Amino acid sequence: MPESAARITIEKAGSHAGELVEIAGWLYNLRKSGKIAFPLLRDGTGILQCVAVKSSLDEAVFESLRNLTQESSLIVRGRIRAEPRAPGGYELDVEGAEVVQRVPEATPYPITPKDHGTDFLMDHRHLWLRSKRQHAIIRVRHEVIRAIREYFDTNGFTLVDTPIFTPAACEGTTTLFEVDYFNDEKVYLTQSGQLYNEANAMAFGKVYCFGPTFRAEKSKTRRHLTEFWMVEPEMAYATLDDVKQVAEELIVFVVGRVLENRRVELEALERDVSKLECVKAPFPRISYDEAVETLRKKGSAIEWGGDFGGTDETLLSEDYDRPVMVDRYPSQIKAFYFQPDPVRPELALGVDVLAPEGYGEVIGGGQRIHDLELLEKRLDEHNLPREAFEWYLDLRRYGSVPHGGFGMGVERFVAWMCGLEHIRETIAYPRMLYRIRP
RNA sequence: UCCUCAGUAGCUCAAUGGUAGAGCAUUCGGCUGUUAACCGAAGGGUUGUAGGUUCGAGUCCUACCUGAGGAGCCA
Repeated sequence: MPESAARITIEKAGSHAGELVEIAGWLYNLRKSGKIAFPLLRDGTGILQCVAVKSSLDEAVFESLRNLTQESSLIVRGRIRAEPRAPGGYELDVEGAEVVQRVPEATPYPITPKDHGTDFLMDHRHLWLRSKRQHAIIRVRHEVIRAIREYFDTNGFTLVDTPIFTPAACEGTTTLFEVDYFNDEKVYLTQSGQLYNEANAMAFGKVYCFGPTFRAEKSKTRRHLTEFWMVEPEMAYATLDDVKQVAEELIVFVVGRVLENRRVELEALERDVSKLECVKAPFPRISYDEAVETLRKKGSAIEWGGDFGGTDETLLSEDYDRPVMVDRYPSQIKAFYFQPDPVRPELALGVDVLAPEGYGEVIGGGQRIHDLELLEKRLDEHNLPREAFEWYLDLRRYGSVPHGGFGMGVERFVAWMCGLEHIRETIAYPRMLYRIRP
């Protein structure tokens, strides 16, 4: 190219109106007439309509653009101009173009602008990510993760990541992925960083871990992945009420950030943002007892002592315009480490936060047992091997204090933000019961 | 693991038990303002696999494979 032009991104095109610029990207789509062509250029930050006019372009350049194939990579040089007829309000008058790689006609880009089925799209997930909708979802995910980190980083939490290979289970062993370690030893992919988090909280006060977790559940629903990302805060000297407070603040903060910074993406997803604008403190707080009563009035078959099904969660949350917090579940349906309620010891000081619009449980947590004898008793009741938990019991021997925390599933949160039907679109390469490729 | 539904061209879908078709994509031709552009033409098929019923099966029956939706379990 003879004259140098500043390389810009499409996201910033509006602020370069009238300037000669260069954009490097891929051909999203092409509309053409005989002597004028409209290549839609995609660069990862947005999509820009370019205008190539035969009479004002080098013949070879015009022909190369006019016959370009979908998703070919190219660098375009030209002038940005405000144009009401163009999608996005701006377009680029092409003065020069260099095709970096031309997609051959014999092997055209498989994802056309028309409809495709789920199976086909999932098989082409590596290419599907280039589509507008998937692009918007992943950018919302990034915003959610960034906001989560910022919330904890600015509120006195220290990031202490927990191991992914673990020797024992937090909960049952049926939902663990087993891995061959050295010397014929079996280890498991983590289900939760919680036990380690508790140790870290005794060292740092307030901590969080953030990483992938794995569940070998044979769940085949729109809310499940076998590999998903979870953020887990844990706080020393904290009670159930403190846990609820942090959960509420976190959700309000993250939703606020998404609304503030990802309007364009939410619009592309046709998300009803008024639903998200309702998410303000305080969240309604109800007890498990009240929840069961409400559900039975609504016709659910749930009995006291049972856990909620997916439809129960939807029934519970439909009365509220913001997340609802349900606490004090029967201990029998909760993990061994939950602190019992001092007034009614058959209840666990645990809380679940149910997102509105049927998005279900996005947070689960509570206060942990800090008494050594009680914890030992619970390990026995759950038939868990004492020796594997010796280090965990140490936390109750050396300066034990009331403490608690929770886990928040990133993908369910993103699905809620984006208003998605299925969780599989919230992560670049979803891992599900029957799908581990690409 | 269980229940329900679906598998036909590269993709999305049609086709009373009786000659397998359309749109998109691809190729060729046309068009100077297109908005998933449009108009004309061409190529493209072992109807998921294996059996069975029938004069005749994409269509009916059985088994299996693959996928989707739901249940249980969970974030």
